[in-house]
Amino acid sequence: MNLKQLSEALSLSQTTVSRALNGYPEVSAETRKRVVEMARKIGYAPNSQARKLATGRAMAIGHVIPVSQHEMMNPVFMEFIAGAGEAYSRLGYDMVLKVVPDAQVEGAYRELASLKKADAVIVHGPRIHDTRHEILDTLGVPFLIHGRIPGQEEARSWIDMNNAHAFERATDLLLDLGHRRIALLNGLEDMDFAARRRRGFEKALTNRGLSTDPALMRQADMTEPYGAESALDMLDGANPPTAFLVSSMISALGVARVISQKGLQIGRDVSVITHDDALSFLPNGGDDPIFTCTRSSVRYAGQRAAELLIEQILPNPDVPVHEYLEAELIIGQSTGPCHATA
Amino acid sequence: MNLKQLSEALSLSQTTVSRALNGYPEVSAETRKRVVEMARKIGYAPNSQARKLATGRAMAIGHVIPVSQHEMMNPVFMEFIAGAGEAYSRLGYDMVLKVVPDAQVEGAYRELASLKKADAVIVHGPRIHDTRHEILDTLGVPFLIHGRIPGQEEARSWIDMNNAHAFERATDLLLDLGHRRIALLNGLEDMDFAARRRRGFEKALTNRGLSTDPALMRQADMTEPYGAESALDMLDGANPPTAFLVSSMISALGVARVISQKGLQIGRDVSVITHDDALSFLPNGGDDPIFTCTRSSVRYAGQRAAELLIEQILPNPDVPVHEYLEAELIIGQSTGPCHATA
DNA sequence: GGATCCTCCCAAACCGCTTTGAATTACAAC
DNA sequence: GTTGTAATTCAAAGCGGTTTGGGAGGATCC
Repeated sequence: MNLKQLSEALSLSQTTVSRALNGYPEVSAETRKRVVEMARKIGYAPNSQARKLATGRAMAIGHVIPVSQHEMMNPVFMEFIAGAGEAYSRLGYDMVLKVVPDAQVEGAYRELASLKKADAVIVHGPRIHDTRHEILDTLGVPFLIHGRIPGQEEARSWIDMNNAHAFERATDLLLDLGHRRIALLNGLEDMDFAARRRRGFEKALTNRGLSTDPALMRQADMTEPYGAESALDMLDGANPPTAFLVSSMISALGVARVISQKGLQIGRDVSVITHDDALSFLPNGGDDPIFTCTRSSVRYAGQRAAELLIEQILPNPDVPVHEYLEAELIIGQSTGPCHATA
Repeated sequence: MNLKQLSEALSLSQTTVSRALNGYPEVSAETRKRVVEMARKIGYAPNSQARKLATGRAMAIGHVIPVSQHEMMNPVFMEFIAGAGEAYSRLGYDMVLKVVPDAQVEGAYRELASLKKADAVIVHGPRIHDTRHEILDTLGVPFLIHGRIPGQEEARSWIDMNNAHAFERATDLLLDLGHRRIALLNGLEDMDFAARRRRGFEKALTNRGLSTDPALMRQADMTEPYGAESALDMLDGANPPTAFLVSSMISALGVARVISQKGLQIGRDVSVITHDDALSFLPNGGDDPIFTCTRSSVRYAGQRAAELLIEQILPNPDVPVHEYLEAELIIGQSTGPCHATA
């Protein structure tokens, strides 16, 4: 069922039918009504490939999700994508998604762009030595970064939360509670967000004249066992931490598991603050959340990213847009004053 | 840079250039070489919309991910998609993904199909009263179900794990260990997989002449707090369970958290078996996994689903294919003999 | 009455690729 | 020298829409 058949059924030209369906003004109300009704009756739906070819727009946004070396799929991506997907369906766009190993990420962006499979792309998980912005520039594809690429803060469009500030505040909170040995369980620090969180952590310490202890700082893919193993090592170590600052709820669950297993009570014997991306399957809410946390919804970030990309960047690709999301610092049950006999 | 320009630069017809690039035999080796080199030199990439229009194939598979009433994004979907995505890039297909509220799932499939945005689709999360197969049939779109739609086992293509058998075996294991009060924390039982798991659980009990206790059976979206709250309620109840059978690692973590908090030891005081989808951010591996589990990798399921859909179903949509994945029953640290003074 | 302006509709070009059907050339066979 | 065959190459016709540039008919204005 194509336009031609529909127009023949109506004894109208394809032009008129097309215009009627797409809301152009140079069609009488009566004709439009007739067209719309007939289209519905015989179940006409425009072929999207043909439309894309004719208009030159793909009406799709590309996402490339990297799978890390260790085959880890970060659930944060999924939640971001859920937010973006909601916005896409509202705005009439499609999402074309590629899930590829780290090493093929650039190639995937190149493909989406040069084959015109997407009008624009979202850059996920920027690294401190990222080069994707250059590739996308030469390809002429508008894009928005979820996070920031160092050195590209002004020139590029991005949406990001204030990682450094959030972790500085979290660290301050622990320091205010009297903690001095604070462990940082971070994500991989070649990722920009993790590097920023570390800087925030370090800044809070140095602001009070404290030094950082490399034995208490780790980075890895943020799995549950990563949290558990790190906590076990550190708590069994010579000079154990009294508090943990963790980059992900998932790893924080591992930390909590180990603390309980050792017969310690979280929030009393050991404090934990985690970053909470507000993942839907790990709600940490209510009046008195399980974990004290810095919270920023990635799902909302995804939604805003899609909106910004479609509404601001596509119509005007040369004006960079920036959006800051402040993380909330929310007090829960997992923090309390330090009781260590310093 | 399009075909026409490329062919002019080579003083060849578009036909020949197209054939040379697409590997057709009726082009001399020398000409092909010349074409390929020039294409690379001037950076020609075929416009995929045009190609799709001309060939009539979208070279894309559609996925529609439902977001449940409670706004929950099931991470299982993401992992499935990671597996499928790997296969798609290998096979030259794209994935077009829609994330929509439960109520709009049908419409999303309809759109993908009637607008020819995808050559085939994957049906996620079948329910016991699902109707998507009918819609897709009338639209004439090949599809593969991840799971099964009751009554459609023979006629449709699907890939599924043996949910009933896995949960029956898990229950048997607990019964063998002497447990008699076993709680089932299931997913929502209007989902086919959850209904099957429940049947497996009940079958194991009735096989030994035991009856089920409604107070020990719950169903919900499988979040961490769901596990925690259910465990807390039940353990504080009049006649607490000595073992838990949980449909998801995420909820199992919640169960484990509560058990530890109550000063009980998991595996000794209370046993837990969980289904383990082998989510990459929740590894439960090693010689002696944290959780005793029934394990079946959804990522592998995603990969196989994509392969089956592209290699078997697309060329021959009328021959249904079925693939069974058996779950392994893996003994970990979370199960042990029942010590309850019955 | 004629020029001007809308309103509404249409034929045809175009988007960039694939594919059909045919033409050209070269060479061997008869 | 004609014919048959294989190897190359090409012009043109789609694929199914959108968009350009008119054109017909009626109303408005001098």
